[in-house]
Amino acid sequence: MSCAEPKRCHHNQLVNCGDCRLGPLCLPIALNTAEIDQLDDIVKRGRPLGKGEHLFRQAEAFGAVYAVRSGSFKAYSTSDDGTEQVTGFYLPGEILGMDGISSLKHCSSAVALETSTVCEIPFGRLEELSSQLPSLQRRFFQIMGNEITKDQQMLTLLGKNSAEERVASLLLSISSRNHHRNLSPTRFRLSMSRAEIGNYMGLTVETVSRVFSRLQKQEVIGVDNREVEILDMAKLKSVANVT
Amino acid sequence: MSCAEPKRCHHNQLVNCGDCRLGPLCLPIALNTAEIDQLDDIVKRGRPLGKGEHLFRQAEAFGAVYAVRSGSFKAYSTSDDGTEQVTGFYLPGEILGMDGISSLKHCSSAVALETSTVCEIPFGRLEELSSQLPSLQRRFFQIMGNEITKDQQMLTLLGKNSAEERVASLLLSISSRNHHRNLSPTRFRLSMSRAEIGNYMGLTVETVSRVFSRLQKQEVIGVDNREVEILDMAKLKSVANVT
DNA sequence: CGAGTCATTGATGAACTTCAAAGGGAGTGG
DNA sequence: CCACTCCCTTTGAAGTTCATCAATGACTCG
Repeated sequence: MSCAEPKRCHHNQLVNCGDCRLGPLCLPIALNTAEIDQLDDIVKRGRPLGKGEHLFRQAEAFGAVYAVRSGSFKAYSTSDDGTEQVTGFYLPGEILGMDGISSLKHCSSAVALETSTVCEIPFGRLEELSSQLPSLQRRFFQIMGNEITKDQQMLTLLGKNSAEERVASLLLSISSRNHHRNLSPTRFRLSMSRAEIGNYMGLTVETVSRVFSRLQKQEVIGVDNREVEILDMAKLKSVANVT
Repeated sequence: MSCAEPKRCHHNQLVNCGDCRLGPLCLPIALNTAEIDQLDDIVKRGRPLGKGEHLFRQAEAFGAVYAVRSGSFKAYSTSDDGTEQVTGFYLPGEILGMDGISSLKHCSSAVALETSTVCEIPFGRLEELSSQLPSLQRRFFQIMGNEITKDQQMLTLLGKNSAEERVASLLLSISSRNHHRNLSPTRFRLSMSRAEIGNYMGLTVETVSRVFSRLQKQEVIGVDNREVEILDMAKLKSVANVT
């Protein structure tokens, strides 16, 4: 993708928080113009990361949280025995890196699943600014609360639900997050592999693949490699066990 | 338990944050004496809750977080179809109720597993005070970060680990939390039922019971109903797959 | 003391994993 | 630009673990 039209390019480093089309999804919600400018001052916009590049690694010192501007990331933690557990996928407008807040060390790693850009928000300065701007403090509490709620929903999913329910839930989650970003909720490209989906959902690659095949045979979804189309949203929701 | 000795009774409502023996585990960490007094002013100490009484219920308006002072709580969420998922157990010194911060509605319920007391911390006033006391703001960010980290470790456990690993991990978690509170890390009474453990760990009652029996037969633990003794800590850790 | 909940144990079966093999796609280097 | 390679994906067959069903025993609390 070329960046001939800076204003519209997703990887453009120059757009500030006030102009960012992700603003309504990201940290600035509920801030007024002056407050957004203050937030903007502490945000660092980095160069794009290529697929496979790390944003941070487990055990590194924690210094900042990151807002995804374009692309997508996978967060995962590595156990002593070397096995990995995917703890989340992050799409544009979402905040990652909060795992390091408690111990000041990251307890997970984050890697780009495709060419991606982020806004880096140094945590120390975010804390300072939060003290001065109650709406920013509230917003950040809210974002952390969201992460907690999301993780607890994942616990329910992993504890109780079948393979089909898990995979269907993931597709619905991505669909809904795309919808919020004004992208198609029914057609999208998965930036993660079957193995990564399986790891995240507590399943093997083979099981994920089989679920995809079954859902396709039932004409609930259409799948072509990583391209997914949701053909029957109602049925997909019933498979996922949500209303 | 009678409260003839108010200073030492766990259910005593009069002890303030500065004198509370749980202080070093709870919110006040990292606050100085004057700051603790300010925190103390917003904390409400309630009457004891009996076993089975709810602290808050799913879908209720969120107004406060709670620090456990004595006893223990179970947090759980209920799906549309009526099934419940336990999302956590909370012991003295731990904070619960943060699930409501993002949407201002509780998305889980909390029930006392035995006679228990809590300190209620109205969230609005906590936010205000956090703006004024950077160390309190930092501490609360840290507590929320802890909750995130804990939930993500649970995700790994549910996604990858066998029944034995899950149950062993829970026992080790309780052991270590008891240890921090200067209680025996090797002998304790479980305040939750096998069904609640199973629900939390994504297992059935029967499986939990069988794991307990197997661990007892291998002389890793001793179990008499809800009384547990860890006989071989090293072996329990190896069963749980931790170092 | 009795009723009901909670815990244990056994037998059976289903869901998912593991092992195995072969068929695409994307990217690279000749 | 094509061919090669590697990784990702799909599909099949066999094996495990845990859930389900069922029955009995133990504890707790009115």
